[in-house]
Amino acid sequence: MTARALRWARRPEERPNEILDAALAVFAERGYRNTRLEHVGDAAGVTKGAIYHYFENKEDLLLRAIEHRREEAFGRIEEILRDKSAPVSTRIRLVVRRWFGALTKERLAVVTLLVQGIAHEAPDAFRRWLAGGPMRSSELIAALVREGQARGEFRPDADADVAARLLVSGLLQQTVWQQYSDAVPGMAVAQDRLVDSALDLFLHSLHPASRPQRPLKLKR
Amino acid sequence: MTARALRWARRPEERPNEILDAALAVFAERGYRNTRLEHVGDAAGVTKGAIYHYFENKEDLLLRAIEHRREEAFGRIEEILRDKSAPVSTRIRLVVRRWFGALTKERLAVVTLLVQGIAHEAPDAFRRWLAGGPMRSSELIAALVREGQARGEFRPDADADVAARLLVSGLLQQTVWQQYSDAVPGMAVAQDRLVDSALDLFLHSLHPASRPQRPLKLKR
Amino acid sequence: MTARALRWARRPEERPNEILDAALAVFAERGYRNTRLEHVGDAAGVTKGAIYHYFENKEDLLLRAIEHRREEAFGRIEEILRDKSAPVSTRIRLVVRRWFGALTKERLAVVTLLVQGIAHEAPDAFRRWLAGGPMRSSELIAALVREGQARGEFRPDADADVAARLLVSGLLQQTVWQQYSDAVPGMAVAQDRLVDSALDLFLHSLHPASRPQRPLKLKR
Amino acid sequence: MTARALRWARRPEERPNEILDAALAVFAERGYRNTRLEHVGDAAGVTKGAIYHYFENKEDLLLRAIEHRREEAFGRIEEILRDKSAPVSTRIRLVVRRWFGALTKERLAVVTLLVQGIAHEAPDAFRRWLAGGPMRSSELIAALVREGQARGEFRPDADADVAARLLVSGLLQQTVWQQYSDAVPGMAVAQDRLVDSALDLFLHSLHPASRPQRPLKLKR
DNA sequence: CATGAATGAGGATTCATTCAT
DNA sequence: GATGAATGAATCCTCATTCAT
Repeated sequence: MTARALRWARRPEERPNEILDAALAVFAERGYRNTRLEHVGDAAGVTKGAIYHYFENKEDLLLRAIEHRREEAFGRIEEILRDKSAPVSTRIRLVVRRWFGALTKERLAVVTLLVQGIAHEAPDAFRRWLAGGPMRSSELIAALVREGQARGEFRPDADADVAARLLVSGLLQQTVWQQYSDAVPGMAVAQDRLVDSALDLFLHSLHPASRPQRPLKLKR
Repeated sequence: MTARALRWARRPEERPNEILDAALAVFAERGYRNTRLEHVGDAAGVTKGAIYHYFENKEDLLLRAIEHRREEAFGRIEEILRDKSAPVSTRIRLVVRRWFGALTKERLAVVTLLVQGIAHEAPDAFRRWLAGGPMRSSELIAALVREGQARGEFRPDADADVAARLLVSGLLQQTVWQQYSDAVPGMAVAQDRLVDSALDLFLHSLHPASRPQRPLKLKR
Repeated sequence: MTARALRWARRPEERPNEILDAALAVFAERGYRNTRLEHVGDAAGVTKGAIYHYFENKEDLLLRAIEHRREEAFGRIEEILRDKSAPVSTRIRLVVRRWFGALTKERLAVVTLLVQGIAHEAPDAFRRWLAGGPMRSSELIAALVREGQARGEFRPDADADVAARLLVSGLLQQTVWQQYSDAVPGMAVAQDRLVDSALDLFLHSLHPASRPQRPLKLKR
Repeated sequence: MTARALRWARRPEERPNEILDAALAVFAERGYRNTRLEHVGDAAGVTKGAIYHYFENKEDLLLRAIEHRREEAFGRIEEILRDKSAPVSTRIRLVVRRWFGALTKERLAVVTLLVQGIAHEAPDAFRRWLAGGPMRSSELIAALVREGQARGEFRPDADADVAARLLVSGLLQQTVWQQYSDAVPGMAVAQDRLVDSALDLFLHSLHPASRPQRPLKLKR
């Protein structure tokens, strides 16, 4: 009765967003393929049919759900970084903490969904995400690293691109895998420690004074 | 015909292994869910019915296919590392190059299959892999790092666990994503450069002389 | 907007007829089954919901749309034929030309809709049309033929019923099929030629002087 | 039990044809659109899944079902007609009787299916049938008429093309409609009478001695 | 009157699994 | 052992119809 009443309380303005949120949650929970539109409907408080009012089909729903969350990640980041007064290292800390520090359930959901389980089911969505998410992040950080190198803040011989990518993909992957820490003994690491240590290591690896044990040359 | 004839020439004892190899390749290529047993059969030169002689069902096939390839990765690694005469950094280089340096198609296939697309379809297999693959690797490297710290080869305040994990998961993720470099402009990085730069950065990040720009405290 | 405004300017009394016209056109264009009520609504400048104000359901809409157009065909025909001063052949020419000569788009639409695609979707409507359309036409022509036979204008041994039916159904079918003449090479025939030749042949076939080549056996 | 046993008695060689026969019957009975593959399966003694062993999809099934029956119609006809010793009228009688005389249930089914209800659901199949069925028949008869005209057996001013088409489409349409004779009073005509009278009228309409009542204006 | 959001039964298609041959 | 025909549960999507606004 109540459910019914609620169901019939139409909020056409809200619906699409409600559905997108629900879709993301359910997709992440069960996997894209294992999710029926009915599940999404249940989570959003509508029937599957209603979903087709707003979205072309299941894949369209996925695509939009991803885009729906994308802005947040890059939201004000890029303009914040325009302030070049602070040392590069500070800006890197800022960005990385913003991305990986306090992960809301929602963001974790998207990330999980995308790192796993989409590549084969919706290759287009996956590629688009790769380009617009991790790659974009990596490039942004790589640019910062290069700026630091130009300023003498970082050692000039470090591979900025690879450094940035490894940071991003390493953190991404770890963050996702943390969700399985219940099932894998010894895997759990607090997200704060993960991010702080990652930053510490990352900045160390670029430190100008640092001199590694004969890099690259005399490998046996 | 010829291919068929060749298959038929082989000893029946090979069958299961042929099927496992084929399964892994096809699963990785198309995704577990998108793979029909018929596809596996085709690739192995058998009909799908025959698969049921050797394996319970599709998931069993997956599980065994994963295990089938597991040994190789850790094969002689652990005994090699028992030789503690070489500096830790050298041993780390050795191990990392061994794991990520020259990836055979087969190993790339398993990795791809597992990093993507299995988590929701066969959660058990996924968790088992997480524990027996990446986690084990990370722990092995973390142990080396700790040994280096004890010897004074690495700075003692570095977070060995996180360092090891980020290295492993970062390289893993990048390696997998490289397969999409066609579709994502600017993503391509040669595997050699990836591994060499990763090692360079990793060892720099642990270098004892290194002193980062006042970590965590006076940011900005 | 403008179109909409125009629609809205019309008297609400027109609505049902507008909808009927639109329905017929769309049904004929896409087929009954492939037509969504939304399509009809679009064509009529209303929403599908509005259709339910005037019609019970989709089938009711179809039924009424057919009836809506029926009168025209028989409109003044029957009274015209009451004038028995003209020779029968003249009257036949008149009627046939009236029915099949200058087919408006609308009439062609109904005919197409009915000859094809309704029989299984709305059998009642189909049967009713068969009785009230082609059968009625055929009977009317058969009656003329019989009158001609009584007057000595036509040969008395011709099968008036079959003659009339074949004329009507042949012309009907050809007319409908002509719409596919683009796709079937060599099928195109101008409607005028079709009707004129049909009349020529029809009247020849009834001509009293005519004597066929001894029909196989001297039946009847 | 028996049904089960029968079902399991596989006759892989027979299956496709059994399915085609069943499909045709069911399609004609219920209409293409109203037929579920399950219905076809039931009629053929298999489950719907089995149909997909032999046919791509529902439309493919339709296409093949049509082709499956096509040969019969033209089977030996064309070679029979090569014997030019008999008068043209005799050959026309032969062909028409063959096509429309003794209609088997199967042939009636195809014809019904195609004349009605396919145009919008499977336009390709429909056009192909139009070209390969009625058009081909019409052209064959038109050729005979022209031969008759050349020989002086038929009047030279008759429109051979239109005559042939009207005969074919008229008979086709009538034959199909006869199936509704229960529902439409006065519509029933025995198939034999239909064909014989049609031939009688057709040949009369071409008779050289015949002189119609002032044919429209001296058209050539 | 009119709208259009929401419903939900219906139907084509896929594919892991079984099992007679 | 091996085959591949057959099964049938599972799932996406459509659209006539309802009804709150």
